[in-house]
Amino acid sequence: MPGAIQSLSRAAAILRLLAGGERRLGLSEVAAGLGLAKGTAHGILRTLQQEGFVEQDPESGKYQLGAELLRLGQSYLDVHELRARALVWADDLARAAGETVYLGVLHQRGVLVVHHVFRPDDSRQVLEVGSMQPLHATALGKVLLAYDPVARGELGDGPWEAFTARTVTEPAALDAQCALVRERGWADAVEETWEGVASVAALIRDRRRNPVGAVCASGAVETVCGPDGAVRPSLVASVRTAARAISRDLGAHRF
Amino acid sequence: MPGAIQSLSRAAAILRLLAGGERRLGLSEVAAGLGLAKGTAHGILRTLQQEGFVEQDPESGKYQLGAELLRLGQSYLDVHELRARALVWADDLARAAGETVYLGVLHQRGVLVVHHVFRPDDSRQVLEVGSMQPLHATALGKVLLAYDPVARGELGDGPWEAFTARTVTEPAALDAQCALVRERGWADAVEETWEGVASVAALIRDRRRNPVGAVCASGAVETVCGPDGAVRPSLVASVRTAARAISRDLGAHRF
DNA sequence: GAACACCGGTCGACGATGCCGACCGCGATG
DNA sequence: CATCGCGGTCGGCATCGTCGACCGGTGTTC
Repeated sequence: MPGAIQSLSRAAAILRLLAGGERRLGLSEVAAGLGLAKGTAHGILRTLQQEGFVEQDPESGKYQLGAELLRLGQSYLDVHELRARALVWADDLARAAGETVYLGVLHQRGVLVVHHVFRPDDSRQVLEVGSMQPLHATALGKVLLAYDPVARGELGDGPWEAFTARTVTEPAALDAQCALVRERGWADAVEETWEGVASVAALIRDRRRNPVGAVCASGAVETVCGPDGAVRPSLVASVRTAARAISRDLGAHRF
Repeated sequence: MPGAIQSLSRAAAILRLLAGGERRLGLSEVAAGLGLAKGTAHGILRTLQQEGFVEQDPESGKYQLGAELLRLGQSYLDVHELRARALVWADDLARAAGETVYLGVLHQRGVLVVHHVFRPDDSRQVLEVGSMQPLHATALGKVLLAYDPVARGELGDGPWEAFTARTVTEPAALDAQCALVRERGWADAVEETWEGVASVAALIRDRRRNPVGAVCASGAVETVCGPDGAVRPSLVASVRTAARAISRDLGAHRF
């Protein structure tokens, strides 16, 4: 594979830099952050600004991400076949399970949430479409890891960040869990990401039976798990059924 | 202003092209669509793919937008100051008015929705954050046009697309409406975009009193308008109060 | 208040770099 | 089985992006 276009890679790095830092960044900060000459960084920023990918605060002269990215991100969702097919099934699952439903795909070293159905009660909830979740500490992530050796390889050997006392941080434990996931056909994560929150996830395959994403039902431990502390079998069944339905919708007819 | 970086502008054009066409596009289609040599288009696409801005269907070899755009779009929302300040006010407005609330900013030749609060009932609704609305046929758009001569200039002389029988399509009529908006301090759009839907919008200013966006309450004609066919004054008051509150939050202290 | 440091932005020369069009292998198609 | 069109590659040429010095304004410090 021949090399990449230098200016484009640099522009992408600038966008990621702006996305990472919480606040706006000045020209010099951007240039220093990527080891570029100021003139070079300025040329790229100027072009990104013209295209709407970056905006400049006229007062301070600092840069931040631009609106065009939001528009293109929405277009990404519009074209996304998995998401389109899964919309109705995710809705059904949320209603049947009475829990929040996420649809996630592998992206870089995490899970990107491409769809989110609120738990069907009136509690205040924020939409998490477009946000990333860790691979090692969520049900979505463990499902995707279990069926994607490449992603597992890229994740390295840890130890990974512990979000709660129950987060899996060691490679041996994670690989054991992944083996279990493959054996059972579903993954759970009980208080591994947030205290009090438990999730169940199952894999979605496309027409060539390749893994393309995962569905997940998530909610309070008290409702997701039974009195024995294990995930309620009926919830597992609902999630697996939804995953199968979406896979079939994508063309994976044979099981 | 010196010229833009060629490869970057071309990459942006490719992304817009992919966002516009509903389906995936092949390399040759992309090259032809922008008048580029195939090799050139391929180099840009390859780089965009490495950076995650574009994905390639391994089966057909066709290209579509990539997941990184969704992630960056979300980051745009995270940093967006107007949106952050407006979140709580928009929520209050939706509850008080009992209608859907939109928050929009000017982008290119339309209104980009940066926040959306569902009407507080249990009806099925789809999130429209990231979508675009026409300037000439929505309350949000007319508010932004009324206070931004540049945007009005860029819109040209019409006639614009008619979405319903009541859509304003002629420049004279639109300019008259804009004058009215400036005089009253708010805009309405009754069945100008969709049959049966009416909206009220008011302007949001930043600390230098420059227009930066608009809030809008939108719902069925029967609930938004009174028996005389005009928008209910109490709803207008709620929207204007919300707009003032957000503006004040942004630092526009003096009125 | 003057010297200073630092900012965003510009400029022009140099040469690395991205552009182009011919070419390749493959799969679909008749 | 020949043909067409596809995505992808390659190498030479000159264009285009890069770099570091430089400018004017602003806020800071002593």
